[in-house]
Amino acid sequence: MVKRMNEKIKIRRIDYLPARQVTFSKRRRGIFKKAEELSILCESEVAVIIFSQTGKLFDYSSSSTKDVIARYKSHTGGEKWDQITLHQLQLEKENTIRLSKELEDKTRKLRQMKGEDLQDLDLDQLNKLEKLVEASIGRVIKTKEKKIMSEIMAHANKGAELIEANNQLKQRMVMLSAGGDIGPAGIMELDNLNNVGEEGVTSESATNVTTCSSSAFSLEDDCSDILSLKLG
Amino acid sequence: MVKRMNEKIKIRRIDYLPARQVTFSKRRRGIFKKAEELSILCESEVAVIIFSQTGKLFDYSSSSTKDVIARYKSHTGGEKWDQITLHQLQLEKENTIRLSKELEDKTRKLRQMKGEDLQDLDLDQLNKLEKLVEASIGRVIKTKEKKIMSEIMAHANKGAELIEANNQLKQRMVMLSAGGDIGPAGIMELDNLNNVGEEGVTSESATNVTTCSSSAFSLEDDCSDILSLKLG
DNA sequence: GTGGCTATTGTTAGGGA
DNA sequence: GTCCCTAACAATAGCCA
Repeated sequence: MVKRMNEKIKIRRIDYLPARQVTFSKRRRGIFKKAEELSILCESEVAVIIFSQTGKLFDYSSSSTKDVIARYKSHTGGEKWDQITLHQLQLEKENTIRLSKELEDKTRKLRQMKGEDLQDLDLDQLNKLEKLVEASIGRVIKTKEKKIMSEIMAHANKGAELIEANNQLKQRMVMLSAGGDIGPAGIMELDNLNNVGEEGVTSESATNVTTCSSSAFSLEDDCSDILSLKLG
Repeated sequence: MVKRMNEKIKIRRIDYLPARQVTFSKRRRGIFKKAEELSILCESEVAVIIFSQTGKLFDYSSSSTKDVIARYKSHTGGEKWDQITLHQLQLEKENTIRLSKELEDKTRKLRQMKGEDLQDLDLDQLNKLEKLVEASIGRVIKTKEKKIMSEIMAHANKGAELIEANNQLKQRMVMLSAGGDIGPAGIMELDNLNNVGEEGVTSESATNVTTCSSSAFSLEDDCSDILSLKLG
């Protein structure tokens, strides 16, 4: 039998690893026992949570550690953390429901504007809708015409500028050719270029306006199906 | 000085309240001391949470009780509780964003269908839109005409039934008057009622069809403003 | 890591202030 | 609730298996 040194231990880190591990194990159980005794003797709720140096978890609770933690949170205002999150979640869900309803409403109205799902409308609603759509097409056509005009004007202006620029170039060419090596053939080519530019601008615009059968109305992905519907 | 009875105490509830309170106080501090010693001796993280019988909270921690609890949660999978809620919140927020975008898109398309906000569309899009609206108005008018026809038919049928019923009533009246107290005046009233009913049904429908200036297009709360827009 | 041993130290019941 | 006191008891350091 080995006696202890006649010296009480100091409460400081135990450097010798094996001794520290043993002490950890013994004292840990000691605390758990004390905790249990306290909870029984005094009818109290006790939880002890211990992490060893290596990160291992040991816990004791007279009831359930989680319950004690929950009670702890409610006593320290920690309840708020969860409740705030839950409340945010609740708000977010209500928001989602609201948005879904609005979206559904907008979707239905859009379909009706496109002439779909009309069977549930009464005569009054159909007349209102008809007026809406008529007013709409008037504005669409007006807008389109304005756009066409502005594009024509833009192209015409650009064409005029080009003609003016080319005329100036031709003049220079003539001046240079008078004392240089460029003959009449070169001037003819410039003339042709000029004419092509002038007519091309306006005729392209006009073609776009009258035919317009090319690209899809890209903003209306879910409207394009209408084009294939039978109107009968 | 009073000696203790030569009997070790049993670990059971202390019935005498003052003694229980004192024991609670002493042992509580004893546990906290042990906990601190353990944390120092073995470089471990310790938390002790105690609720007295009266619900009062006492806690010790080598660092911070909340930190230890957080660490406890992460070790017991309790992390999931918060993370699930947070994840749900995250999903809900993403959902909200998605719905908001869809709603914005639908709102914009609806406005364009109504002939508003067209300035940003190019010629191609305007032409597509024009075709959509034209197709729409065709369907709206067709639907309206069908509705009118069916209403007329319904009213006409009902009118015919009424006429038939009234004729039968008139016959009975005539038969009764032959041996009773109803004179020619009564028969005339029945005739008038008959005519009013017959014409009233069809004329009301026709009026509705041509004028239709009464109630609002209730499905289009945010479309009604269009009616007051100037088209020039 | 656990458990036993034992000398020593620490805790605490019971009492009083 | 606290602190002190003291005797009794519990916990545990150091060591081994």
